[in-house]
Formats: sequence, C-alpha cells, structure tokens
Amino acid sequence: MAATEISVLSEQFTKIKELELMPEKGLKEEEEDGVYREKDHRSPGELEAECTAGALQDSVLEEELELVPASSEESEKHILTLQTAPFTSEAFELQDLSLLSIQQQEGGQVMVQQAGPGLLWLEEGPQQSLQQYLAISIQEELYSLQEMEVLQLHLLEDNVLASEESKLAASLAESAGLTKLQERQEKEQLLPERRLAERTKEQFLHLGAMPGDKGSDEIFLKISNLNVEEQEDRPIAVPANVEKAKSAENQRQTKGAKRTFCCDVCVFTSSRMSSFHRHMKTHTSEKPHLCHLCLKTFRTATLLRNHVNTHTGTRPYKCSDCNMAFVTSGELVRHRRYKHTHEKPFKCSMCKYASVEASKLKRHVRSHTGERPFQCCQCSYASRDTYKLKRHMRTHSGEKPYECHVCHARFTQSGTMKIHTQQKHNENVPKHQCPHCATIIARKSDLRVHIRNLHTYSAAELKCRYCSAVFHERYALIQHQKTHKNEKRFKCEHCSYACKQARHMTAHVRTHTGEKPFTCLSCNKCFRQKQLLKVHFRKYHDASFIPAVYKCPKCDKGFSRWVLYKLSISA
DNA sequence: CTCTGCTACGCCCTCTGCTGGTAAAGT
DNA sequence: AACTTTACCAGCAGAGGGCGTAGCAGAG
Repeated sequence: MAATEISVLSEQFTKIKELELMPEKGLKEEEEDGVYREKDHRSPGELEAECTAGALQDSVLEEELELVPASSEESEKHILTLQTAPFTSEAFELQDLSLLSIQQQEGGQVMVQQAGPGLLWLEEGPQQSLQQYLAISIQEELYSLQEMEVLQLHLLEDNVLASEESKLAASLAESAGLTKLQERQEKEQLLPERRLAERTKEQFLHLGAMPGDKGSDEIFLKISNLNVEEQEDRPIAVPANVEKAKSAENQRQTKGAKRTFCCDVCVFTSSRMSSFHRHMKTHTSEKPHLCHLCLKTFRTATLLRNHVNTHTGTRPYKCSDCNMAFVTSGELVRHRRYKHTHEKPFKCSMCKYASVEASKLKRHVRSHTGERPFQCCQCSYASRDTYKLKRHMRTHSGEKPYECHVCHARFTQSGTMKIHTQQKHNENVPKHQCPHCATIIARKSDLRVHIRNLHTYSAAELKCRYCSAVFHERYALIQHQKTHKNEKRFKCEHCSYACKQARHMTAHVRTHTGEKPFTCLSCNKCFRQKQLLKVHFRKYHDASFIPAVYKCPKCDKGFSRWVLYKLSISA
C-alpha cells in the first residue's frame, strides 16, 4: 500500500485547500455524558458545522465498530478545509466513489485507506437527492496525511450553502458526529467478537465534516484520534444493506456509569446493547427469516413462527372461558377483553365511550372532531375510516356483493340483504307497534317516520277540510276528518244531487251548464270529465292500448279492475 | 433466543338511522 | 281517474365490535 501524490484536480471535485494538524488538547473537554465536544472558542460557523458533522454518516456495508473518543491528551484535530466546486450528476458514476478508512499508524502517521465504493450519508428528512450525499474518494488505497498537503475529495454537493447546513445541523444537533470507518472486503465479514479482538489494538480517527462560515462554500473535515473502547458489549455492525443507517456510535457513555445506546435515525434509546442492535435492524431491509410456504420474509424468528402458524392453523393460545384460540398471546388478551373481562382501557375525554383498542378510540374521536381523512376520488364524499370509504365506493362501481339465497336479489350491504331476507322470506317477521295508534310497521325506522309524520306536535294549526275544527297533530286531524266520511256535504244548487267530494260536484254541475272542457285532439269530440276523454282516446285512437285483465285463479273469470279481482279472490 | 405486552393497520361484521322511490290504498 | 297519503323497500352512511396479522421492544 503506497501513498501516492494527488492526481490532477478536477473542477468538479472539491479540493482541500489546507490541511492543518492541530493539537486537540484544550479544544475539547469531556462532558458529563462522556461525549467530547468542542469548546466554544471556535467561530459560529465551525460550531454549526460541528453539529452538522453528526449528519455525515457513512453507510456501513458490513460491520462497524464502536468508536469512542480517546483521551483528550491523545486526541488531535485535523482541519481539512474543502472548497465546493461545480458538480453535475452526470459527471459521476456512483460506484466510482469511495469511503475512507483512517488509521493512525506506528510513528504517528495518519493513514487514510480507501474503503471501497460507498457514500457518506448526509441526511435531512426523508428526501434524499444525489446532491445531498457527500462522498469521499481517494486515488490510492493508503495515504499518509503527513505526506500530503492536499487531499482530493469528491464532494457530491453542487452547492452546499451554510443555510442548508444549518438546517441539517439543527435537525441533527444531538449527533455526536462520529463518522464510521468501514471495510468492505468480503473476507472481513467476521464474527463481531473476532473482529472486535482484532480491532481493539487499532486507533481510529474521528472524521467529521462541517460547513464553513456562513456564506462560505468551504467545508471542513475534522479528524481527531479515536480509540476503540475495550468493552465486550459494544454495539456491533449494522448489516451490509443498510439503507438509512446513520452512525450507531453516538451513544453517550461515561466510564463506570450505565451506558445508553441512542439511535441516530429515530428517538430510540436502550440500555441494552442487544436491544439496540436489534433495533438498528429495523432501519435496514434485512429480513433473513423466510417462510417456506409463501416465501415471505421476516426480521425475526418469532415473527416468522407466528406467520407460519397462520398457514398451519396452529393456535397455541386458548381462551379458558370459551373455545376460541389464537396465534398470539396478544390476540387472546384482546379477545378476553372484548368477550369476557370487558376491560376498556382507552377512554374518550369528550364522552363516556371507552374501547378495548386504541385504534377504536382514535376512530371514535373522529366522530367528535368531524375529521374525515379518507376522501373519495370520484365524489366529494369523505369518510372517517377506511371501511366506510370502501363501502361507499360500491355506489360508484355498482358492485352488489351480497345475494339473497332465496330470490337471488343482490345488495350493496349485508345489512340490507339481511333485512330483505328477514322480511321477504321469513315467516316470523318482527313487527313494530306504534305506541300512539294501532298501526303496525315492519321496520323500526319506518315506524319512526310514521311517528314523525303523524304523531309529532305541529306548531301550525291543522284545519279540518270539512269544518272549523283545528288540531296540532296530524293523526288527530285524520281521525277527525274520518267522522265526516259519509257526509254528503256538497249539494247541487240546481237539483237534489249531493255528494261527498267537491270535484264530483264540479263534474255534476257541468250537466247543468253543458260545459265540456276536455277535447279530443284526434277527432275534436268533447267530454265533461278528463277520464272520459282518456278512455275515449285509448279506445278509438291508441292502437297500442291493451286493456288489463285480472284473471281469477279459481273461476278463470277475467276482471278489468284490480279491486274486482281481489274481491273475487277473497270470496 | 424467546416470551410477552403492546401498537398499528386492515378487514369484516352488525346495528342503527335517514332518505327517497314506489306501490297500494284512500279520497 | 287523478291525486294524496303512507307503509314498504332498497340504498346508503354513521358508529362501533371483533378478529387477523405484522411489527416492535422490554425482559428473562
């Protein structure tokens, strides 16, 4: 491994303007949580950059070692000032980019080793663009920093502004800014313990990146000495296919005190290395446990086992109060709450509603807030839960998934079909008696309509058609008007004719006046009554008219009117 | 590694209630 | 026959119950 001179600089790449090796002593101090931080005698830009440094995490391809700061006496700070240069994404092939492995060799030489293709991860929020990656490439495998005055770094940011860096710094201010070192050779996929043993004698450098002063295009790389802490339970590498993993090594720790492992990606913390390591896998796509039945993969063996149980029907958790059984203990607990204990831990603050599940409370609260997050894509309807939207979509698709097993009528909702079969095809149909009158109605909702229309108080006066009586309830009015039923209140002025209805009197009066206001448009014949004209027209001018005939099933006699037919049936 | 507790999301179901069209009955 | 009334009916949405499944994390 030979150190080489830096090749001709490309304008697209960032050039290290200066390399300073400054003593760490006095610049850092160990704080209570064991994290080494810079003292505040640097410029604001540097301080901001210090925070940003934590955001620059290289993706770890195989395993990683925990890096902890060496003692302040041993630490040195190397400031690499980078200057951004114009960049176009077309100019690079990502695989050409490399990461650095930096080691301090015997004799104090700082060695920078190419660690293979990779990217330093610069994260800000979920959106990642090429311009947000910072990659470091180096021409040869190994360098001595002491021999180099200039390093060539590839900076994949076409315009790193201080303001943008500030945002990163703000979002990642918690980060301790330890950049991981990585090796990518397959043969280095060692067991953590073995690898750890091999590494514990090595010294590592803290490689951090930070923006320059506000408005400057400069980027500083800070390199300080680091030691691998000789502890057995240090975090080990995150698997190779890390997608978003940032440094796992920003755990705050103090010698002798209980260590806390803090995840850079999320807010997770744990005092246990194993939990931390397991958690870090949630930020990867690694799912090594394969279901041989459906080829679905899972992160853990437990998840796989539960999944396989859904294939096999294995339900080890049996309810002691009924014959239900479940795949998981959680299901059993939930079932018991629903069916047996009726424990409802989730209580609504606005009403008395309580639920077994938090999701049910969340759904319920929407009935208070009016929130309707599920918008129909074809109309203005929006629902409070996904099922209602799905059900609503049938009104657009015309889908009727429920079929009556008797008459094969189809329905959009199961409840509609149920009430159909119940009232059309069942003998023991429940009826609903009106509490105010003798009316019996098949459906409760229709009884409600009946009561609303006939038995609710009306502020407006309801006058009798035949006399001066006044009522405030429609049912009472109707009952009263029935008392006038057989009265022939309409008396003819010209003869003794009397009738019950005014319209009958109107027609009768025309026999005296000779008025025939209804004229046939086909033959100009005139009639006193509209229905007489209609019958005439049908009989003489409408070829398509076929008179209805109601045949009695008993005597085969035909009837022209439905009423006569029914009388025959009932006789 | 495993058990366990818990969360979250999804799916399906029931019950409920309102609405509007319609057939049948009444006027 | 025309018109009105009303029970009947299907359609549809609101609310909530119950279970299936996946996933995560604490703890032994």
